[in-house]
Amino acid sequence: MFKELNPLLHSELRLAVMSVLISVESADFVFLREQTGATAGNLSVQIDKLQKAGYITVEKGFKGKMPRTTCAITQEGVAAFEEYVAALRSYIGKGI
Amino acid sequence: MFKELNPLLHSELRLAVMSVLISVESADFVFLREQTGATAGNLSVQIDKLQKAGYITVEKGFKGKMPRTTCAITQEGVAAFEEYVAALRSYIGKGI
DNA sequence: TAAAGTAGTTTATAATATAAACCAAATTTC
DNA sequence: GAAATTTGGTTTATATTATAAACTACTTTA
Repeated sequence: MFKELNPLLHSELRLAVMSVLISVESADFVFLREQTGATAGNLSVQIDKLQKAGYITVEKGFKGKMPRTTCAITQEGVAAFEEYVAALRSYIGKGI
Repeated sequence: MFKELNPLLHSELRLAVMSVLISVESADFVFLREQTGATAGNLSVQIDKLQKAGYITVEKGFKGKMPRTTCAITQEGVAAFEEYVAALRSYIGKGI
C-alpha cells in the first residue's frame, strides 16, 4: 500500500539540498545556504549525513584565501532521490 | 524557492493516515492500522496529533460490545493535505 | 474460570532536527 | 597596526519526534 520513505531524504533540509544538487553539476556551501535558507550549522550537519550516506560528495578547498566547500550529487544520490519521489506517489497519488 | 513543509504532515505515518482518510468517508482504528502497517501505539499517538491539529475528527463508540474508534478527515485537513502536496512540488519538481 | 484475543492508551527511550555557541582566518575600520 | 567585523564553516546542547514496549480494560473461547 504505502512504500517506505527513505528517512535520510525525508527531512526538509536534506531534501532541499538534494533538490538543488540534482539540477546542477555542483554547488558550494554558501550557495546551498542561500538556496535553502538554512542556518550554517544545520546545513553543515545535514551535508555530513548526506555524504556519509554516499548521496553526495564533499570537497574542501580554497577560493583564493577563503575556504570553500563544494558538494555534488552522486549516482547513488540520484537513484535514492528518484526512489524517494516514487515512494511519495504512494502517499499523495497522481494528484501531484 | 522551497515552500515550508507542514511538519504535522511531514511524518510518514501521519501522512499515510491522511492519505487513507482523504479517499474514504471514514475509517476505523483497525482499518487504519491495517492499511498503514503501523503499531497500535504509534497510530494512537499520531491520530491524537492529527485530531488536536483539527485535521481529523475522532469518534469513540462501540460496535456491539467492542470499542470502536472512527476517524474522518475535516475540511481543514483536506486543505492542509493539499497545501502540503503543493509544497512538495517545490522540492521534487515536475519529476513526480 | 483461566487463557487468549481485541482495541486501544500511556510511557519510556532512542533518534532527529535545529539553533546557539564556538573557532580560525580574512577583511575592514578606526 | 590593533581592534572590530565578516566569512565560512564546525561542534555541541536542547527541544521535538517517532516508535515500540508495557500496560489497561474488556470480551471471547476453551
